[in-house]
Amino acid sequence: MGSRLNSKTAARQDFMPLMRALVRAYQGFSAFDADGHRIAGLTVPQAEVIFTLGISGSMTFRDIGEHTLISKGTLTGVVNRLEGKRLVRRVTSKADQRCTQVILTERGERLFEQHFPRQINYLKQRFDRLSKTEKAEATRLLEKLAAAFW
Amino acid sequence: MGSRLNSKTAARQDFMPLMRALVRAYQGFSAFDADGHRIAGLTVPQAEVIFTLGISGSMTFRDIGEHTLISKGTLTGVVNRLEGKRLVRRVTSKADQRCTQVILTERGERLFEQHFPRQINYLKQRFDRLSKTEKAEATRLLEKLAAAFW
DNA sequence: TTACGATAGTACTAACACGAACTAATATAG
DNA sequence: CTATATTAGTTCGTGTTAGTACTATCGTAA
Repeated sequence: MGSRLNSKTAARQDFMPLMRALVRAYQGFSAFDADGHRIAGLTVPQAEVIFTLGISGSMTFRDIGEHTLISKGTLTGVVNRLEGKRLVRRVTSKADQRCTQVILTERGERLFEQHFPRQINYLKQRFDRLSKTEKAEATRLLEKLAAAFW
Repeated sequence: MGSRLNSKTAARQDFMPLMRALVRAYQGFSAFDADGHRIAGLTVPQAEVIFTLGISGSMTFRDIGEHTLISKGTLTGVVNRLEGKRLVRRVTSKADQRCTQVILTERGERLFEQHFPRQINYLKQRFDRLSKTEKAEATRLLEKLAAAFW
């Protein structure tokens, strides 16, 4: 069995069902998640920032980016729009003038307190269609898969 | 155990490791996949269209969209760029003048024949870090999860 | 202390992504 | 056969994404 593939044989590799299943599961989750956030008038990355700040208090752009995996260039725009909605504020750090702390406004806090638990519950209902054992096994396998793409 | 959550308890639901693992696995795969396509000068959606056409011959926008899950609005732009690179052509269907067939040019065929097997092999190396049993189990669980978000 | 390199955030570009409004062509109900 | 509804693809607006170049600030080494 050589590893040479042509366009015919390539199309029938045994990993392809897994690849398709991964993509479909993620896309399903992702669309569902976005739907939940729409009610609160947020996009997914906007909600990620609100949730991150709500849980951990204020954070710099750098820390938010590390936590959410949103690149700094993108984050500028996301924070601009959240600032436009008066959900967060920028505060330049005194100690290091390069750093900007992003802080939830009262409005942002209120949105977090209301929307975050609702969204978690909304997602939970679907994830919990897998048994506890299945969730644990799926988590293990996905972590192994994620490690393969490092 | 009521289903009432506040922002504190919501953050520690037992499905969250699975959610995180799903997102990490997909993001890892997605970035890796994009890297492979970059060598061929293609973006992921562009490669998806080339691969779809290479396997199934010509297709309408509608069919490509159904197969790749790219929405029709987005597809117009993707096909425009592929046409700009002379990899595909648009041909209006004679039977139904509303329909446009998208067809690989010779250049597109050549790219498909070269790039598709290489990309499959490139992905295979990583997916195959899971055993055959693990792949089957992961596929089953991900399909179940995908079904939950339908 | 001054030059140099690293770091934080912004500006800009190209490509997606989705939804809604729009145009043209086809199908169908009456 | 005509009015209406449906379908295919494009266009447009808003937002996300990655990457690169840029500015300002900070740390450090000569």
